[in-house]
Amino acid sequence: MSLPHAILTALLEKPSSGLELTRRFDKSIGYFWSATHQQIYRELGKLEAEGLIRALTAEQPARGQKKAYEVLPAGRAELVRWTSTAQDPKPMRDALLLRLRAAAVVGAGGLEVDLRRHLELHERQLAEYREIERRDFPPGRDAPDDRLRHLVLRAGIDLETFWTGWLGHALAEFTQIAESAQDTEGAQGTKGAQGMKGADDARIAESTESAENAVRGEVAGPPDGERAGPPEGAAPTEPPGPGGAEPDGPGSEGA
Amino acid sequence: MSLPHAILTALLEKPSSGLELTRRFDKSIGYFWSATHQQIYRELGKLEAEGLIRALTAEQPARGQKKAYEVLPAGRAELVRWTSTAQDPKPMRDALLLRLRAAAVVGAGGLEVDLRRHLELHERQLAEYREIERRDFPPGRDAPDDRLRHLVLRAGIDLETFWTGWLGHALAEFTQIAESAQDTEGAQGTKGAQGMKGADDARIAESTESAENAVRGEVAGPPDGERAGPPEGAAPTEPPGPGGAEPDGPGSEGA
DNA sequence: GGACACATGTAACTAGTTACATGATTTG
DNA sequence: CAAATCATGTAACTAGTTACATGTGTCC
Repeated sequence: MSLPHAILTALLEKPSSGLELTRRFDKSIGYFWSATHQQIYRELGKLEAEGLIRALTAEQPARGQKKAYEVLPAGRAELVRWTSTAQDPKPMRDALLLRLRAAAVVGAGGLEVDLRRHLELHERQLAEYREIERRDFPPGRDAPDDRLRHLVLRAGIDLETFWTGWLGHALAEFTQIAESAQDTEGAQGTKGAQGMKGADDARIAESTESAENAVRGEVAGPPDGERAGPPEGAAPTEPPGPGGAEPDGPGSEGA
Repeated sequence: MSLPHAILTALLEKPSSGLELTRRFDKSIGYFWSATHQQIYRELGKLEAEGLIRALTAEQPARGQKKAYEVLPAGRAELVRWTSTAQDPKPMRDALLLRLRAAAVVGAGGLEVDLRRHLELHERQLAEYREIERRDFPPGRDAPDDRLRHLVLRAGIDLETFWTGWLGHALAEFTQIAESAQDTEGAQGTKGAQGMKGADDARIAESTESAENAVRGEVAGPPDGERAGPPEGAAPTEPPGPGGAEPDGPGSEGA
């Protein structure tokens, strides 16, 4: 339940229409709380109905007409209440890390390219943040609200710094893996988590292949469309090894 | 569309029942892709219907009966496809940063306590990750899949390091702000949201307050500029100061 | 008067959350 | 055999996404 409060904050900073808000959610506030224009219009409606904000423009509810909102005292009170209410951090969901983990199981083919792309995106974002800091927070600006806003910007900068650093490290690792795969080419399947014995050559083939850095996207079957029934005789991937001493943690599997 | 792939990955690492998966999503995979048991059961049903996984247990579809699943070749293929498909990073949503930004507008009352709580949570998580690293990734483990899993763990560690560092910094900043507020106390008794004198004055009172709390003590800074909230007598309908000199970025507002 | 940017909105969908229902197995 | 716990599931809801509809003002 944060979107309404994001909007209240934005409107307190500057009364705006839906589209103006949308634009501001593309930068600024949107850097840590994104929202589409549909979400915003819907929420503006609710907030108005609840009496937390009100439309400024007298009365011209025509469709293509601009309609600005401002925050009412009740809205401000609600924002104060929300801000000082304890909230648990939401459990994180990061698809890139998930993909990396999947890659540890099925092979890393093709992932490297996207890793590089992400690195570039984060580098660009970081540069943008730094530029904003240079421009908007010169030394000396230290009124409490400036400090708080600067703190938020610092979080953005530090986060992007983390990502660029980590992605750089990851790419270096990928290169090393590819190299060592070259060294031991054809010798082994390089699979660790559980003892895999024969049973599924496709998997070994894939793992080996990806270790060799072969990039390909069309190994896969139909992504959507109708999947005809389960391949009847198809042997499932191998059963877990009896000595399944699995590691634990975000990078591995708990026992 | 990552949940099914998270489940496929988990099942490849080890065939499991719904509840087992749920438990593993509380740690391990759940550290970067969380899911509730309801999500998991629903998704298992879909995946089975699509022929990507299948139930291991012959046939006992009774209600309280355990039911393990394994991944079929089609499921593995789909995971490979997904892993090597480019995906844009999802725009972030962090409620804590949003609250901080709101605090810059309505006052920071009560936020500090929760900041401290979050710091503790992140410290605990960081310690857990480090322990996992010590236990599961001793030097020498460098098969490709170990390296990839370690990489994911490193991301977790670095992320938590970022948070603890940033939260520490934020709390220090809060202390400073509080101190400088002490200095100027007596000049004005209003504090936080209670400063509301009436609907129309509430906003001004608060903005003014925070501007008057400007720090000028220990940190060698020039006297703060006269950037305050809306100037005298502004009604809530009035946009902020004429200069429109609002900063921009995640920590501030674009003009 | 057509193209286009501006501005607001509807509808349908997907993903995630919360609350609760129900049967099976263990254990005191 | 009652209670606790294991295990699977249903239902209703909230939040976020995607696609498209419709009107207004401007500029050429």
